[in-house]
Amino acid sequence: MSSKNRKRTASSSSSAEEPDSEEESRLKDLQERDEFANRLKQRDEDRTRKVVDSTGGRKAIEEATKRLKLEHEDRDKIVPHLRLQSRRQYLEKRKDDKVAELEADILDDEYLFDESVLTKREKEERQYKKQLLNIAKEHEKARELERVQRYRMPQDLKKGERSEYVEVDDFEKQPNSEQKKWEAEQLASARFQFGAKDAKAEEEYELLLDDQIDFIQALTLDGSREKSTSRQPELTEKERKRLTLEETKRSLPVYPFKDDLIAAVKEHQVLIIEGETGSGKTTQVPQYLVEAGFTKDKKMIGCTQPRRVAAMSVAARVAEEMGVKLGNEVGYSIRFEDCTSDRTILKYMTDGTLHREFLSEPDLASYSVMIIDEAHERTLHTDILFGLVKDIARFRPELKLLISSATLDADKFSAFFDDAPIFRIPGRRYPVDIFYTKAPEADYIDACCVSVLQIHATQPLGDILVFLTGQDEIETCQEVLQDRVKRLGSKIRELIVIPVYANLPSDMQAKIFEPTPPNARKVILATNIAETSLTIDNIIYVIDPGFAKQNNFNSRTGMESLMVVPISKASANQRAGRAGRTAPGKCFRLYTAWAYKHELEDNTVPEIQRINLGNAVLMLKALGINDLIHFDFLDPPPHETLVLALEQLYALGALNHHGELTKLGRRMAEFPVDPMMGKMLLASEKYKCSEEMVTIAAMLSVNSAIFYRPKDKIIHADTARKNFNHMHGDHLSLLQVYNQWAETDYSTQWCYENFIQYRSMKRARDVREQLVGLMQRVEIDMVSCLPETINVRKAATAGYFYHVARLSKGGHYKTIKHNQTVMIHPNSSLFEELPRWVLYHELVFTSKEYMRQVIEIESKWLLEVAPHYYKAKELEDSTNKKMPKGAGRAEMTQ
DNA sequence: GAGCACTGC
Repeated sequence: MSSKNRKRTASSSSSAEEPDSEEESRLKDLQERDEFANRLKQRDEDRTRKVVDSTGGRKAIEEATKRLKLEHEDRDKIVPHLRLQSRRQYLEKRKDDKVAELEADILDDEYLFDESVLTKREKEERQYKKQLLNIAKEHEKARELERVQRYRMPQDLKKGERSEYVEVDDFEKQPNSEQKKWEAEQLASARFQFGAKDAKAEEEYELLLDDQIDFIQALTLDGSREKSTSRQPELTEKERKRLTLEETKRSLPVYPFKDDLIAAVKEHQVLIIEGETGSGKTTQVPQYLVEAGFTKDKKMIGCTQPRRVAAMSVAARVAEEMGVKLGNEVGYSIRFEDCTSDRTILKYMTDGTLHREFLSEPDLASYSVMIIDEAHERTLHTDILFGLVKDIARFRPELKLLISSATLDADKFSAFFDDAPIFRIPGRRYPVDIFYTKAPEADYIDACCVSVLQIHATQPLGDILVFLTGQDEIETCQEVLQDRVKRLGSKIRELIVIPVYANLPSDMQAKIFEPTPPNARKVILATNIAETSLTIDNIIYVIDPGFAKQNNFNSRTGMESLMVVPISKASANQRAGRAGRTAPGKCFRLYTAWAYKHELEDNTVPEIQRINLGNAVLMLKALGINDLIHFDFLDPPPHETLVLALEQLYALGALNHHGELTKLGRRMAEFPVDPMMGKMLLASEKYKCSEEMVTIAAMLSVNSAIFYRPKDKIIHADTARKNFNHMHGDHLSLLQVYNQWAETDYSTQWCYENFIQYRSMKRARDVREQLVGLMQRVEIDMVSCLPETINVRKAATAGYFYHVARLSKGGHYKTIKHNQTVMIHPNSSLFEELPRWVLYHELVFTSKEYMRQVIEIESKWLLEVAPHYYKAKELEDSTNKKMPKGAGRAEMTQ
């Protein structure tokens, strides 16, 4: 480290002729930075949507009333027309989808099964499908040739004219229509079903399984409802709808505390609210505060949520309860979507959005109350918000803060906020009996399957939720269960197995919400997604092996690793709680009570201590917080992580040698990306390739979830992937993927054909759009340099010069700065190329130290883009083998 | 020659 510092000091003094001029340029940069910030602020103010503006807003009001009137008058005329059009579009789209599906189905079928192994019926079916596809294609061709509109709505026909088109629905009304059969088939292939529907439940199979697991009940997670009275299930959806909204509000556990709560908020500046899920605090508390007059003087009440879906759905619910239109008085704001207006007084948002808002409004002046909900989840953003918000509260005594959390952490939050009072609200939950194994289980996947069957055979009906660590485990577990149930045959009741994990297509995810058929049982195999993000009703049994995958960042090596680790007690209890949402439940833990007590940590290590803080540090710097080492964190991140982040920002030129933010840094802070990527985007201005860099940045941020690789079609998927490989590296391959997709007008079909995940691409498109907006914001024009791509790689180097490795003997790479041995990831297009110098996007440790997303660079570029960081001597080559002509020492003479 | 838990801006 000392040598690095020396180098830097040397370079910075050599780049400036005199110390005086260095000081001058620093001051000039600071001035430019502030001017830039002011321009941004001005632009923001101009752009804000003004629905009602007291000063010059008459035009806006007129406009709005006109629009409202128009809307009202024309609605009757427009709506039927719109309905018709949307129906037509839907039919068209569905036809395309179905043909694509059919085609894929035939391909799969032929790939998987040889003609010779098929039965007669299967052969006929294949033939039938092919014929169907041919007809569909012919039809399409004919249509294009003739340019005839085949779909005509009946009323368009003149009298006497015969309709050549029959509504598809007419066929579908018939029982067992082709369409229905087909859909049923599709559905069945996506869901495994075992067991017999009509198996008798009363029959007794005491010792059905030879390898039963012994569980012992250790304790009960207390519910707030009486066991005896809670036997009846909660109100059904229908019954609840019958209650008026007001009655529902009154029935919530938080209601009796309304007046006390308002009084407490009035009396104290900071209040910790401790309440279980289901207490109604998220929806009700903000409404109480509105009623109590906290939104007078045009101030807002803000409420943060850790997840987008939560922010949206809660806002919608509250808007309904208050009888206003979503987006007016009650609104929400999340990335890619701002549904608020000047009239908004109650604003739900994600914690990251509020974090961003700090940049344009560091004192939260437009809020009178800020509620940080689900604080116990300790996301990176909430953790940083704590520090910021605590600071603001000191110089804005009229700002009220509510921190809402689950039970365990309330005391800790209270201590952090200078012993703020805790307000407790009872929850609404049923008791859950907890069972532990007598002895540790060696193979927990097997143990899971056994437990599922054990429950299925011996326990009353009710769905089972199993927590596993990843897609792989879920798939094997699914197979094992399938196998074992098949062997048991019709002796047991029907068992429906449904997998859930984040990367699963959303229509498959939706299956967990389908009601379980009578006399059957649903088993949901889920990752941690079911711990907080997805709430599934009717779960009675939870099986918890006690593991989860966790990402860890090692700041010394700059490497991330994703590892299976034991969960914390807090997490274990959260999982158990999932069994008691609609009725009393049972939780089976596949570890011993002793292990729970002695081997599990109390709480999961908060995110802020586990991840790279580059962007967070830049943002805090942009907020004018200079002394980060002493920033008031609830749990401070490791010292080395902060130092690494600061060092990197300095090397990138975002901080000057006083540790102050430069103009470059201020512009980088505008981007919601890692500082290196921010620098890359800004460098694209110089290299005239902003279009390409924005695309690459967007593709890199959807993080390796682009290529889809189904187990049964690995070869097809890999060939498809190789077609995109670019000789100079993965960034350019990603660029090709995106551009080709864009050329097909963002087609789903194209994604399917090329084994690319449509969802990821759509996300990349969203991110790209946002980045383009931000580029304009920081005053960079969008230009393209294609087909030339050297500048693309140079711009990437300008941001990622920290991430460079050089080939050494034996075909492995050494990073320049840490001299660490690393490898190119086997998925990379350069895996077999082994160029002399490579730049990587990230380092991950899985089975080895891998560089993911790699491009080839030339060492002289490093001197061009980061002369302050690299010295020519460092970049000299010592190896001479496998060196192409013109590379190596020769290029260093420049 | 390997493998991607989950969020969020």
